[in-house]
Amino acid sequence: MRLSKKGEYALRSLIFLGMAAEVKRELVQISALADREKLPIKFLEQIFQVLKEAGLVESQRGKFGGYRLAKPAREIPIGDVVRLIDGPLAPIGCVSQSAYEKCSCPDETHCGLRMLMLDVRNAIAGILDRYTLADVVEVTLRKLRRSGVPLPFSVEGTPRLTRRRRTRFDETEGVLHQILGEYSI
Amino acid sequence: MRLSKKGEYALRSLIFLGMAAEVKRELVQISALADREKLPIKFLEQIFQVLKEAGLVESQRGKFGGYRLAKPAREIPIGDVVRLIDGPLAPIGCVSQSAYEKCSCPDETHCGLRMLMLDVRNAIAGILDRYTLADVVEVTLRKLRRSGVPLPFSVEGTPRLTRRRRTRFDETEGVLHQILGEYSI
DNA sequence: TTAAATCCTACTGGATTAATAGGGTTTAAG
DNA sequence: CTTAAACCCTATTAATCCAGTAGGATTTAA
Repeated sequence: MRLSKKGEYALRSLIFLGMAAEVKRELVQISALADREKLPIKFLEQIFQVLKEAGLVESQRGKFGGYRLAKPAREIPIGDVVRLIDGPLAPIGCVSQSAYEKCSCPDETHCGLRMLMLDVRNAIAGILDRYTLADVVEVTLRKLRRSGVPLPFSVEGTPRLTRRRRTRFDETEGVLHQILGEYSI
Repeated sequence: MRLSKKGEYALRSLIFLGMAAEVKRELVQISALADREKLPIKFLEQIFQVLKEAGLVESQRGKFGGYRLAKPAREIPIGDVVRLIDGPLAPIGCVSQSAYEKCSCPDETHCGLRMLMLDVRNAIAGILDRYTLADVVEVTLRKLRRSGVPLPFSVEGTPRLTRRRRTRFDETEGVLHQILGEYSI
């Protein structure tokens, strides 16, 4: 059930670009990204080519060039990125929506395993297709601000937010929902 | 996010053993399993050795030997099987409960990606650790009976359906929950 | 004694992963 | 016009994993 390094790096990169956009930074260089996130630079280059071809980022060539998001972070569901880099979300082909593949089992319609894996697929997709890059960026920024850590780009001193009383943990909805729900009502 | 073939075969095998137990069939041979589920026999042998070593099945050697579940299907969470064969459920090491691994990212506590993947991990584990082999067997049997398909092992006494143990989490929806929630046979 | 089953160890071809390598092309600035 | 800094492109690779295959050794019921 693993996300590949490539997928992880792609997501980390996009989050970084999303944060850059949030503070009005025009372009981000691969070298800066590799440096800050400690990722292999040549590997990143390859990944960005895939992201670019998929229309998720756009580039400015030449000196002082770099990358930026090709569209608002709100319009980039995480699921799209994961599918792009790592393929279908479904644990097995016979429950994949984006890339269905017939199972080798004799009777697919009565297969309990398939039902179970369908639930798993839906649970995964329910999260990754629901949250967008903007959500993850927002969560990251909130966490940073809350603990008074300066943002990667900005020079401005962000006042540390006072922590409000902790809301009861919602077991069914998840961490992101919790964090995003704290301020927006 | 894939389940390996090995994992799939292991689960299919265990489900088969579970169904066998349900109709009081003592032993199941690998050859029979391979035949019915169309799985490579030598590969299955290897898998069963792992399952045996893990205490999930027990064997009877010699002619007319075979395998059976080593404990009630109710006591075998699917998550255990998947972890045994395919490793941690978590998409990335830094959110794994069973095999945590430090991430390469500079600041784990403020990592939005990690929060997201934690939600994914919990969603997966929420399903796979909640449902047991007995649930999957039951779902399969119900579906088979409902469409009038004869069970794999010729007709013996009609086994009774055991009602599923209630859990506290009723909000989670999904196929299995739906099917198990119906009380008509 | 034999047939049918599990048990055990080794091997293998192919794919995937996670990079590295080495240049080519474009652009801003001096 | 030159140069440095960036992206662009293709190839290669070491290691690991995947999905089996192979070949027997051992155990047991009839």
